[in-house]
Amino acid sequence: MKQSSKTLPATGKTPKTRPVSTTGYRKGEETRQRILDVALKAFGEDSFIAVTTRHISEAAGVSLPTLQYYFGSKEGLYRGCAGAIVERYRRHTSSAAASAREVLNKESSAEAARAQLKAVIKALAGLLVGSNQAEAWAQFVARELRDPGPAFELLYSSLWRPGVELTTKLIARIRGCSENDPNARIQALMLISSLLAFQSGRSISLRAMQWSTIGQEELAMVLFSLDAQIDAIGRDHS
Amino acid sequence: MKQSSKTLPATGKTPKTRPVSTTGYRKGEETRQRILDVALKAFGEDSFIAVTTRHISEAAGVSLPTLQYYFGSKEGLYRGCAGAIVERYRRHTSSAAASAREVLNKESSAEAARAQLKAVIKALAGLLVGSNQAEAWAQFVARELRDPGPAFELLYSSLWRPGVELTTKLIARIRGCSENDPNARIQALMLISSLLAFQSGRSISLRAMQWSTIGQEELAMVLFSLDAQIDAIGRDHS
DNA sequence: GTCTATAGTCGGATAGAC
DNA sequence: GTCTATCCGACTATAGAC
Repeated sequence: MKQSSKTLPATGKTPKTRPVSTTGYRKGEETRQRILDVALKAFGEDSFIAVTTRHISEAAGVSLPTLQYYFGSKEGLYRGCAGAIVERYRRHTSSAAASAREVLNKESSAEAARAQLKAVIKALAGLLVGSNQAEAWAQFVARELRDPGPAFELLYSSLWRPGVELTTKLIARIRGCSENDPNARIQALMLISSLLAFQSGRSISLRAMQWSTIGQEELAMVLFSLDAQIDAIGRDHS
Repeated sequence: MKQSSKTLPATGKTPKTRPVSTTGYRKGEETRQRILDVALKAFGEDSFIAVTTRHISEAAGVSLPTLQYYFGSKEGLYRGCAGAIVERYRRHTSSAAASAREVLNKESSAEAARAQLKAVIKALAGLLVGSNQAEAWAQFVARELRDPGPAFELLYSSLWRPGVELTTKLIARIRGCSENDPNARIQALMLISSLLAFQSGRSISLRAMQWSTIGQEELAMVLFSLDAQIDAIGRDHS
C-alpha cells in the first residue's frame, strides 16, 4: 500500500502552496482521493472534533504531514469533504430539480406540481439506498446543519436552502397560495423533515422500526407514506 | 463569586464517594445545582467532547475538582444532565400521556384517538416555548440520540421509545389497523420528526422561516400544520 | 466543601531529511 | 510527495492543603 519509486522526473512545478487540481494531474492525486474517501467516512460517523487526523492518516495509509500537504489543515480537509458531498448530491438531484423548475415556470396545474413534488422527494429518498457511503454523507450534512461548523455556509446555501425553496414553491402551487405563505413553508420543512427521519436519523429509525437496513422494500414503504402526506396537501386546510 | 468561610462544623459524614441526594441535604447542594444548570446549557449548545470541564467550572464559578467532587467525572456530569432532562420532560408530558393511555385502554373511536393525538403533540410542542432552557435541552436529546454517547440508553428508553410507542398506537387506532402495522409506525416517526424540525432543528428552521424566535404566534402556525397532518391520517390511504 | 498545583495524555501542526 | 521526529497547547483527572 505504499508506492516507493517515482517514475516522473521533476516537472518544474513544486507545489509549495497546494496541489490545485489543474488539468494535468500527476501521481499523488490518487493519494489525495484516498484521503478524501477515508475522511468522508470518518466525518460522517463522528463530528469534526471527535475525528482525529491521526485516525484518518492511519486509515488512509499515509503519515500525518501528508494530510497537511494536500489539505492544509484539518479544517481544509473537512471543507474538502463538504465540497465532494455537494458535488454528488447535485449530480443526483439535478434532473429532478430541473424538471421541477420547468413545471414551476409554466402555469401548471396543482396536480402537475403534486406529481413533481413526489418526483423530487423520490429523488432525495434515492440517496437513502444509493451507495453504502450515502449514510455517512447524510450524517455529515445533518450534523453540520444542526451544529454549524466550518462547512455550514456551503451546505446550507448549496443543499438546504435550494431544497426548501423548491419544495415550498411546489407546495404553494399545489395549495394555490403564494409562495410567501408561511404555511406552505412550514409544510415544506415538515415534509423534508419526515424524509430525513429515515436518512439522517437513520439509526434511531431503524431501531424503532426494527429494521436491520433500509433496502428497496423499506424505501417503498417510506415513500408510500410520504406520497400520502403529499396527497393530503391542499385537501384539508381551512 | 467565591465563598470563603465555612459556617458548618464537621458533620461526621465525609462523602468520599459522592454526596448522594439524601433527605437532609446541606450546604453545597446549591453548588451542585448551579453546576448542573451551567452544564445543561453547555451540553445543549455543544457536544460532549466539545464542551470542556474547564468552561463549565468557570461559568459555574467553581474550580475544576469541584466538578469531580460532585459528579465523579465529566461523564457522570453528563449523565446527571440527562437525568434532569428526563425528569422535566416527564413532568411536562405525564398528564397528556396518561389520558392518552386511558383512551387507548377503552374501546374508543378513531376520532377520540385523533383528538388525543393532537393533545399529545400539543404537549410536546409546548416544550418549544416552555422555558428559555428548552432549546438547549432539545438539542441535548437530539444530539445524543443521533450520535449515541453516555446517556443514549437513558434518553432512548425514557423519552424516545415511549413517545414513538404512544404515537404509533394512537395512529393505529385512528387508522383502524394493528399497532404492528409498519405504516402506522412510519407515520408516527414522520409526525414526530415534523415537530422536531422546529425543536431540535430549531436554528435552521428559524432561518428558513425568517423567524427570529418561536413564540406563541409561530407555535400556533406549526401546530396548525401538524393538526392538518393528523387530520389527514386515515382519510387517504388505499 | 473547595481550593492550588500538577501529573499524564493526546491532538494538530511544523521542521527538515529523503 | 512522503516520511520521522518533535513541539506545544489543551484537556481530564488526581494529590493534597485548608
